[in-house]
Amino acid sequence: MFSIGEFAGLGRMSVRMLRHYDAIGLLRPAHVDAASGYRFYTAAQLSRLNRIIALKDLGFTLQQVQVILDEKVDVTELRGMLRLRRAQLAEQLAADSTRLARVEARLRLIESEGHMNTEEVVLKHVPSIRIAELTAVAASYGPEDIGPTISPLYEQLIGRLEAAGVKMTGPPIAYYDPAPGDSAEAVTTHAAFPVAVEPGPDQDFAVVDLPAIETAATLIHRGSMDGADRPLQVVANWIDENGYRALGRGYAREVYLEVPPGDQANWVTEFQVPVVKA
Amino acid sequence: MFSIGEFAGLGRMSVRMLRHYDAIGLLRPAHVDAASGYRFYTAAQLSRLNRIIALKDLGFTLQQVQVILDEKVDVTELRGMLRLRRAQLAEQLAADSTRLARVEARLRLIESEGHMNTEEVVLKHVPSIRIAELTAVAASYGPEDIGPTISPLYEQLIGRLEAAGVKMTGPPIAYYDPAPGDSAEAVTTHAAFPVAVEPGPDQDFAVVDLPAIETAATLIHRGSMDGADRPLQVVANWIDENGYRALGRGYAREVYLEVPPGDQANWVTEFQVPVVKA
DNA sequence: TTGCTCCTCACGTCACGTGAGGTGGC
DNA sequence: TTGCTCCTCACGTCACGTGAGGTGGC
Repeated sequence: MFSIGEFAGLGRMSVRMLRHYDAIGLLRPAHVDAASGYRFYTAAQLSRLNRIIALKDLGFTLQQVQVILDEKVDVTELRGMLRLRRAQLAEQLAADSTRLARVEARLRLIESEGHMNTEEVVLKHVPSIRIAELTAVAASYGPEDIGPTISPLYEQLIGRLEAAGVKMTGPPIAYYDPAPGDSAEAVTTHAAFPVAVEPGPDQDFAVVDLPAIETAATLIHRGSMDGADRPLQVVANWIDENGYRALGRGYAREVYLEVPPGDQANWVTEFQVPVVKA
Repeated sequence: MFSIGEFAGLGRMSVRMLRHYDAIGLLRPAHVDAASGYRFYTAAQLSRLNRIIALKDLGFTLQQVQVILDEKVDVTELRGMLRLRRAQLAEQLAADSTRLARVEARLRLIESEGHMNTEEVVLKHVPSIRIAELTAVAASYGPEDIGPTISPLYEQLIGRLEAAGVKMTGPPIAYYDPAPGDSAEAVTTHAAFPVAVEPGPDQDFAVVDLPAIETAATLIHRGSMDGADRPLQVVANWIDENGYRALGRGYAREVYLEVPPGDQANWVTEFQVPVVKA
């Protein structure tokens, strides 16, 4: 018979842990003194304690340990639990090594630039959404060509939607495709609003379902779209540094979160670039 | 201005999380309606939210995120935090991959043997300890040779310790070395008790400090020492399966936790085999 | 009127660590 | 008498999830 302190020493546990295991019924002392409440353990109980430690080391919760030790799970169930644990551990390893890669990318950045960057790129899932849109071809993906192309599209689109009595259910969205034809630079520019109507024959705008973006590298941009180059560059660097690859030729989807009239300086835009792990 | 629900959608957060961030002062809404308590956020706040998400993704706690964002930690401090995080992540990756290896060893065992084993091998650190001991050479490490060699040693040792008025401060310990001389099989057998005295010239026993075992694979054995082969085999298998290597020629240190008089069937012994990662 | 969104408590999670306040035997 | 070990509460940890119970505008 060992006192709780001695037993804790033999099992390399804290006294508190042994009391805890007593409280949850995982390891009851072999004897408890009725008068003092002192707990006493036998050497033979060390093997149960070791089983507990071994299962805990595999990453099982105390509840699971208890079930495994007491309710006699059969071999099949135990195998299932082990496989689940294996899958969880593999997943966590993957997540942590991604995290580690991100931390290292940050460190490289801080070493090379000597300061911390303020913009933050974040990965998001973007769900699919129904939109009404008008399109036109711009000479290039540069803001100097996009702006003059897309502005009139939005004016027209707003007019037509109002005429048709269609409500816009969210902020304006823009996205881009390579334009068919000679120029490798030209892009098809889509000006869109989320809507909740069905496509119909009499509409003077297209109603389509924008596909979801499984994983998008996103960045919030504050200011005029003339300064869109820099945030796009930041996203591109991030994608590179963190071991991802841009999809769809790197065109960003744009969500105009805030477009107060007048000065574009107060605009707030989210860029969304579809990516996959490289 | 977005309601909390809209803002949560844009930032892919739960409403609860935004309320939590408000409560801890990490992200206060731009405006709170005095009458209703409704929270309102601006699009511009999305960039702070993204910074929060990005730092959380690196594995920082919300407290750390808050310090980084608000108290303007300088570059040196931030670099220090990132390096610490990197070290922590590396450590956790190592620990988890060890865990994963153990789970896989278990699965292999269950697949090959079709049942779960009941003995549990556990890694422990064994601290150094002062002992009084007597030694003798046994013909081999087998229990049939050890038993007759070590029993008389303990009888003598107990007598001599009592005669010298030296108290035993713990359970008996036995350990083994290869014996010098012709036989490759012969082992020096040490019968020992923990004591708290200094070595002296007039002692008819040796007082030495047993070194710590950095990492020991341990197993509790219940029953006669004649059946010691099996637990030792179990430990040896575990060491193999889990990617460790036995040190000191695989001799186990033995701690006799419970040695009731009479039948050895009720003995409880701990085997401790020093190991290192292979 | 029914839904929908928002609000404020406040408990629950997991495995203990850490006092606080007190007792019994050497 | 002083230390030492043991005891029982009970709060704190971390980042929210999840009701409970209630309100205001379409």
